[in-house]
Amino acid sequence: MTAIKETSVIQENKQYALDICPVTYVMEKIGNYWKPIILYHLSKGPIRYSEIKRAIPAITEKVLIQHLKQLESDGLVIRKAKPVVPPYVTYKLSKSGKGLMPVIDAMASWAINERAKEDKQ
Amino acid sequence: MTAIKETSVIQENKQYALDICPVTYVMEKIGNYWKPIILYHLSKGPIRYSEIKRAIPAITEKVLIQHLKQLESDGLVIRKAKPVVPPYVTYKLSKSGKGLMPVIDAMASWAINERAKEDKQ
DNA sequence: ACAAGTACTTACCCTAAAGTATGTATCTAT
DNA sequence: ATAGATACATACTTTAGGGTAAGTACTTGT
Repeated sequence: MTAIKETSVIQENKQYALDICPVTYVMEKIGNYWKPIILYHLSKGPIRYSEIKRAIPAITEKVLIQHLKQLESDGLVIRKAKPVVPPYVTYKLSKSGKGLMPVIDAMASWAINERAKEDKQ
Repeated sequence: MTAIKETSVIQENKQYALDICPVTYVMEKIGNYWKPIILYHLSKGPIRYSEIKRAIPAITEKVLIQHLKQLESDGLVIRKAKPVVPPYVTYKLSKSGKGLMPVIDAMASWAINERAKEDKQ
C-alpha cells in the first residue's frame, strides 16, 4: 500500500511480465506467505474471524486483518458482518476465490507427498 | 539464511503450523514472489541461466541466482554446468520440482480465466 | 467490579528480502 | 582494442512486510 516509483525500470518490466506471464498475475494477488494459508482455511466454508485466528496461531492479528482486507478488495473473499454485539463476522471465498481451490489443493497434496517421502528416510 | 530467535512464541507456533498445515509446508519452500514464477519458466524443460533471465526481465540477477541456489538446495531444481567457456549452465526441475507442476498449472489456468473475465468488463 | 470475548485499529520498530551497482574470468566478434 | 556474452559474486542501501504492544466499544459471565 505504498506509492510506486513510476520511473523504475523494474516496475515497467513488472507491468510487462504481468501482461504475458500468468503466474506473475497470480503472484500479484496471492504471492505472499500468508495469503494461501488463509485461503486454505477458508476453503472449508464460511468461517468467523476468531476461528481463523485460532486456526493460524502463528499469524498476528494485524497481519491477519490486513490480508483479509486485501483479499476482500481483490475480490477473492467476501466479508459478512452481522450487526450484533459482540460482533459476528464471517469470511468466505468469492467465486474467484473458489477458483483458486485447485491451486490450494495441489499445494496440499504436494506437501502431503513430500512429507511422506521425508518420513521414509 | 539468518539465525532464528528460538525464544520467540511465533516461531514455536510456526513449527506447530508446519506440522499440521500442509499449505504452510509449501509456503516455507516456495512461498515467495519469485519462486513460482521461476518454476513456471522451468516447467518447459531444461533452460539456460541467461534464458531465464531474459524470460523474467523484472527480476534482478542477484535475486535470480539467489533463488535458484535455494531451489537447488531444497532439492526442487537441478543445476548442470558444462565445463566450457563461455559457461553453459542449465537448470531443470527435479522429481520433487516436477511434483509442483499441478500447482503451477492450476495457477496459470486461474490467471487465464481471471484475465478473460477482466476483459469482458 | 473485573475479566474475557468479539473484531478490529493504530503507532512504533525491526528485519528479511529486494534493489543498485560494480566486479570477475574467459572467449568471440567487430 | 573494445564491446558483448557467459554465469555468477559481493558490498551497500532501501523498502515492504511483519512483529510488538496497546487501545476501543460493547456485552456476558462470575
